[in-house]
Amino acid sequence: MSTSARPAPASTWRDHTLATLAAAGYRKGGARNAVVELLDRQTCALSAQEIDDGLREEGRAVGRASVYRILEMLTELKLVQRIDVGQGVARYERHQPDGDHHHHLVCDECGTIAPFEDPTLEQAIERVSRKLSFAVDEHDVVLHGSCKDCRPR
Amino acid sequence: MSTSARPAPASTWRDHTLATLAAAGYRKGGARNAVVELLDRQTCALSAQEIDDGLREEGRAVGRASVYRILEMLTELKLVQRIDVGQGVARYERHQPDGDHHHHLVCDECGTIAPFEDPTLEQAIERVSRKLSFAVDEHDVVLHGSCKDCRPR
DNA sequence: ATACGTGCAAAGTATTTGCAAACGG
DNA sequence: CCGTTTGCAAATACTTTGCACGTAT
Repeated sequence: MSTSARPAPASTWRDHTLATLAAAGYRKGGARNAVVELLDRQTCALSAQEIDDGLREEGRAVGRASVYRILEMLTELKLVQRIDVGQGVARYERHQPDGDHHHHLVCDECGTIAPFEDPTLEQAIERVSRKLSFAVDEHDVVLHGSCKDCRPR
Repeated sequence: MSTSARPAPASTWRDHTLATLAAAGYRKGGARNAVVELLDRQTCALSAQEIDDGLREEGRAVGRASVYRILEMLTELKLVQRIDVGQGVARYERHQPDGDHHHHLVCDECGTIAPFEDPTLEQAIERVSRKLSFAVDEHDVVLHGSCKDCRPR
């Protein structure tokens, strides 16, 4: 909002997130930064476990509890979206204030998760959201089925 | 399909379910019947815990394990739909082969869950489903927000 | 009579919480 | 230095599994 008039480069989310955290009065923290950086690089939702593992692999291990605490905080601040894809595991991904919004396809056989997007669907959701008595501020669509590999025909 | 030309009465699901179970070679079972009957009476999704409690209240208690086993079986046969609404609890409701399909509104403050339906949304989902490489056979839309009680203004 | 269905209790996972040590401001 | 952030370990919550008994066929 304050930098310039042209659209910011790719890592806006990371910056926005760190700025929001600072604005909310949180101190900087190594574990938190590591989680934010990792989420910033993802293209789809990760489970807490996967985040923990990912950080460990890159030599920046953090306590599992911290991962959960950080994800909760980020979810609270609407910086990440928590998604329940129906396998008893919560997944998390960057929450885009606008644009680049996608939903999830779940293969119930092998557990694969794939993102997809569709403007028409998005519109339909916005339309119905406005008609409801709830104040809707997030939505999530999950399509269950079988992926190509699991159902060749 | 075989009874008559006019729309069947309310408890089609119960009948369809029992018939399907029988056709699949399952024996009759008290616990299973109790769960089916209870689900048949619901208007929205219940958690395993709630089902267990409900049955206990009406004096027809069953083992918790049985509840889970039965729900798994029914889900497998596509007789119930499992829904993850994002609170670490799975919820289950009748799966309507057609018609009467609804989705869920979740109040993230008080945890209330309310159903809603919207034909346009339904259409948008069907349309996008056909365009994907997955064979989609179920879908679920969850809208998160605050209910009237939690956000008066 | 035989095998499936059920209930209990124990085991497993995912997630949360309590507390002391580490660290940023 | 002070209070937040972090990590560990224990606790909790939900769901699954093992096994013996009940029940439908």
